[in-house]
Amino acid sequence: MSENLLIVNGNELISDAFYKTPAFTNSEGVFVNGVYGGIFKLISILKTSEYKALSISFSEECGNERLKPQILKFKEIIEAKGQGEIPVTKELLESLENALKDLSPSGEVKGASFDMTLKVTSDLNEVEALFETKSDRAAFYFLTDIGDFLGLGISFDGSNVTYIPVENFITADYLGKKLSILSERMSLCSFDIKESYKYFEPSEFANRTYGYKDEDVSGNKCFDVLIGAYLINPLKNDYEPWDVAKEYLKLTLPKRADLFGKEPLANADIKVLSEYASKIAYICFNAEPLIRAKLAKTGMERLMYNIEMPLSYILYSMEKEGIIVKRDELKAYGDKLLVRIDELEKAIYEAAGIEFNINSPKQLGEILFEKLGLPAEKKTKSGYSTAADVLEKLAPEHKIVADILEYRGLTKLKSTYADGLAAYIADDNRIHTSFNQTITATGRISSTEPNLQNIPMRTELGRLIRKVFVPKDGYVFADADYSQIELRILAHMSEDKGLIEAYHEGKDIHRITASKVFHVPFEEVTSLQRRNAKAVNFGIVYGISAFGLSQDLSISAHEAKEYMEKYFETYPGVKKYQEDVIASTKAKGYSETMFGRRRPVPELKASNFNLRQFGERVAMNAPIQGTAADIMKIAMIDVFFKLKELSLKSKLILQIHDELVIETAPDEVDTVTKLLVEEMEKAVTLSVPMEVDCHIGSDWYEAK
DNA sequence: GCGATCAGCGG
DNA sequence: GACTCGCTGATCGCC
Repeated sequence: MSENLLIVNGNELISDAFYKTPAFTNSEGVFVNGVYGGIFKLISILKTSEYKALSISFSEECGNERLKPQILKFKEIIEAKGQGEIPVTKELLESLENALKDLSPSGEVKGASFDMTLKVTSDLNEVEALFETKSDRAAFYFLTDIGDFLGLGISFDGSNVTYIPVENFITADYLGKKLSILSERMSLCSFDIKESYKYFEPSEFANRTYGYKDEDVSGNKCFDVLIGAYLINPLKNDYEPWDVAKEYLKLTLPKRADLFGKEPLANADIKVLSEYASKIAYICFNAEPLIRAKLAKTGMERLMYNIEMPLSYILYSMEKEGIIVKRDELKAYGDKLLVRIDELEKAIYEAAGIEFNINSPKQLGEILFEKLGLPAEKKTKSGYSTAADVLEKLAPEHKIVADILEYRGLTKLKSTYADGLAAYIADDNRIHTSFNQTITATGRISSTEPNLQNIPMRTELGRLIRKVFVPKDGYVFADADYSQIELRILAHMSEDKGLIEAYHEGKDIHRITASKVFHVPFEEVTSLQRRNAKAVNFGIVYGISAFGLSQDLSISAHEAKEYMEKYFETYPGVKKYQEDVIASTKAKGYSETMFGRRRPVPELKASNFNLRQFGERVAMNAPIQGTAADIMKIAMIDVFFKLKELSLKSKLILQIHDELVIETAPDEVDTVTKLLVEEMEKAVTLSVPMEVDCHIGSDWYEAK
């Protein structure tokens, strides 16, 4: 018997594999190369030998902080199979192989392949018959190219895939309608499903008139593989179908760019197109159950089914509505800037005694610090820093500096906003941004092409750009924003008595904080004290360091540290909360929002000090930012479907993190204002009141 | 034509 | 390995 027993030192096995296997993380961002390599070796030994039983021992010692969690993970996996001598059975081998799959290496696993039969058809009878297929679910991929729908890949069983080109009477509308009808009797799955809503409206949204519901989970609903994969690993950027295939199915799919390059898809061979679309449908069908299971296991079902999926439909609707931008006024604004830019340009050349490219930090640095001999303070990788904070300190030294700063500000407005936005105004005089749901690590939405979430606000001249954003004729904007949502969430999550009380007093929170931190009566707080308190509040919310705060306030790191310490003396609950949250994040490997959204923080276990500090700030910050994002998403769902329930003409068109903009019909102003404030405030109940401010205006400048 | 670098906007 | 992040625009060196 003893000759048939394989005795393994678990620590050595994993340690050995750890150093031999290139480092990679699993889908949750946790390093698992050692576990992977170890199990791989174990399987190959067991398969090529006659051992009848297996015994693995572990010792407590392990000094390597990166290695230790991997040994523990391996121990966990092994102990789930049994204690002491574990019989080597077929089941054991299978479960080890499954464990290997779960670890999701970045490399490929042998043996996996497409098991797909592809059929291409344009025959109406065949297509009609196809949509009568009996199944409880289907996966599809609507192949698009610059807004044109080229064809549909669809599968009802995960092995037979049909590709239907959009041609003749089989139009995109027709196929979309077929999908809509199909969604009444089965769950449909796709990748980046928002892109198919132009033609396809899932029945659960077509008829929906209620907002967010806690208990609504799952059922026969649409499922987006991309969003699911993002929730499980929000750190990965640019999820392509290819990545999901590799991560969940160990399959290799050529990237879109590799297949088609930059050629328009319409020019591509039908065979290549059909294979590409069909493979994505195949991937979706087969990855869906794995992703659903993982979401269930990680407690993110509500997030997926009740928040993100309805949200993707809403984001589509907002993109489609768009926002009117007055072309001529934007042009006039740009021309006005140009006059002053030209003046400044001349003045700068004269002061420098030479014409050069002011927009080139390299040339500007040479002029300022070499030709004019100004004191160079900070350096960048490739030369002098000419950043605004550096120049501001130099302003008294030479009159050219102020002009450069003004020039910078104006050219920024001109190029990014005046000219930049103009390029996106469509034929309907509206800008249709893209809201991206699967980019940020914390759960926030992002906006691109153009980014409408960073329209100037802080300076008056910049802010004026908002005047060109207008509602349609006769309508107005209703603009509602949460007042200090992150700080309120911090108060709630930290349960800090002082902070909670401060919010119940309903007075200026930064002033209260300053009063407490600097031990002065509320009325006697100076504007500088208030500004400092506000900066600390801000820093806490955005997870910046004492160093970052010192940069922000232009004070020494020492002073900044003192402010932070005073802040923590004032709100000890916040300090305690942050310590607890770092500890639990370190233990779990991820941080969590109130709604269970996760953010892996592998940096917390790093040996590099800076990296670990970064991890700590992320761990403190992600639950706050992420919870704010969750709450806003819930509010959007509530608001959107409330508008629909009441059959209002007013439309939700923008989201800027803590702010919503509704293009509002004149006869609906009162209803919409009340609805916005109510739904946003009641999206969640915290131990502090939620406060929403709503303004009405005939343009975005006025409404804000 | 492309990617790296610097700069600056918002929440 | 730096100090928030995501986005965009201008420049510049590289192929």
